[in-house]
Amino acid sequence: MTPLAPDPASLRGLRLFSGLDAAALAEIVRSAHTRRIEKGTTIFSQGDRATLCHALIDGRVKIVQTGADGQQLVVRYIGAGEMFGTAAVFSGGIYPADALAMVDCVGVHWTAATMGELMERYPRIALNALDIVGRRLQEVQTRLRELSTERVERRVAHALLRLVRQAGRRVGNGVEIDFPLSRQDIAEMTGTTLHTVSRILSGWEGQGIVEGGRQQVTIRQPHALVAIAEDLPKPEKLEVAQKPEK
Amino acid sequence: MTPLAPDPASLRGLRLFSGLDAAALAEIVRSAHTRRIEKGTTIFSQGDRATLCHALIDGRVKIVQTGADGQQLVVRYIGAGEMFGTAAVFSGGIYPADALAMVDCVGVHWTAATMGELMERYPRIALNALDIVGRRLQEVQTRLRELSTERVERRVAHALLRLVRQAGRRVGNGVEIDFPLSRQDIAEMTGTTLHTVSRILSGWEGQGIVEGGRQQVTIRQPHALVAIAEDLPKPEKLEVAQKPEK
DNA sequence: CGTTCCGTTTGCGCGGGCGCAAAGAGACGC
DNA sequence: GCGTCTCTTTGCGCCCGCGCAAACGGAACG
Repeated sequence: MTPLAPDPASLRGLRLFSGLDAAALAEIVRSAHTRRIEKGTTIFSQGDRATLCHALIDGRVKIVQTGADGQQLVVRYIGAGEMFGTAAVFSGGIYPADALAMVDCVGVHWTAATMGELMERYPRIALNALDIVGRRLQEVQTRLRELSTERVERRVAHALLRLVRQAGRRVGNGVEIDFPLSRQDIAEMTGTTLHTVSRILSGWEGQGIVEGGRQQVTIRQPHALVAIAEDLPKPEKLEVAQKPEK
Repeated sequence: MTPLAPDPASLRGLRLFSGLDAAALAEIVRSAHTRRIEKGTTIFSQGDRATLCHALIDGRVKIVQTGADGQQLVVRYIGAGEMFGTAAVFSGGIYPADALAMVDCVGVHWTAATMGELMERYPRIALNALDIVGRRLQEVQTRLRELSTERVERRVAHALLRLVRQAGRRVGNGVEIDFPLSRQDIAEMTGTTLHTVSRILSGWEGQGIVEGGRQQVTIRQPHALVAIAEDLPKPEKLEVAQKPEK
């Protein structure tokens, strides 16, 4: 295995380069820099000049925004095949958040200048980037609406479902999030405190919906979580007589 | 005046087309469709197929996202010279929100196919679009953090300051928001209720910071609002003796 | 000029979830 | 094996801000 040599196959998988011909891909591969990134590394920091476009070949990266008085927001988790820090390069030139390697990663990057040239030469890349950034915008807007209008419990359910979708791994008794995820992290994704998250997960664990661990969550009944997220009228598991609905 | 004929001058002002030569601009103008939009008109609806890229020449448009059970979020207000609905065209093809004309407007639009061709031909347009969408992404992420970590009062202050920046008009006794803006609208921008917004504004009015009216807000002391937004230790106006700081 | 309607203000009571505090429980190093 | 450190759980009390309800007031319309 040659993790430090740019691998055309893994780059071909990036949405940013979909629809390009072999010649273009070859050029892209030539101009890419690949490197291992150790767990815990800060890949870039909020406020830095955005000089590099990053993509993740393997691992998991957390994007965190910090406010003036230290409050933190988990903007998103990046998985294999996703770009990060690229939007900043082309709008403002300052990274708006920190990027942290949650596990050992393999990353690849291009300089801003190189990527700019590539986009000028292959407009398709710019269009792909627009697609990707546009989707993230929609996703963040949806989170904004959830945060505005939903209670904490529903927001946590939504957040977990989103994580399952993008980082879920089937295991014997359900689906687990495949990277270390603390209660604090979940709190920073949903705009609440780790205490409240802990209470909610404990509650769900009592109902057999999830199973918690240290920096670990396994979802045993995804459908029950969906019901909570969508605020459906509880499936009523093995309960005593129905309580009169108010 | 010829409001219904595409006006090269006003299109030249659009950030989307900055950096293009005269020939390109001419082509862009030729392919544009201009129209008047009456106050109250729904320009597009959430869920519609995104077939048009819009820009606003004059007026004010509200972008509103609606949740499953009717909860609404004001995503942003569009002013003259801004694009809207364009990100959706290139990512997913479905408008993620409604666009409403708050006042009589003059708008211009291109079909998705036309804009796609323009971007292929003039990559600069795609890069400009990436810039614009990236900045909006950053702005929305910042709002997300504010909503996660700040109290209602600070959020309302931030929202008003943002409005002043993009739609403020100097008047005798301060700066006013130059389009009809209800308490409900402010509530939907900040994730609270119109009641709470009304209470907060009443409080500020008592301190002479703002002046309210029907669908109207005037900021008399922007600096005081900044102090609230940044959570600074109150300038202490004409008060009795200092209360002991806790 | 009166009526209607819509946006706004204000009071009151409650409750979700935060703040604080302390204990429990794995993981890790020596 | 033991101590330490970090993450997690849980209890308790309080307060911000919501829900509900009612009244107010200006604008628009006939």
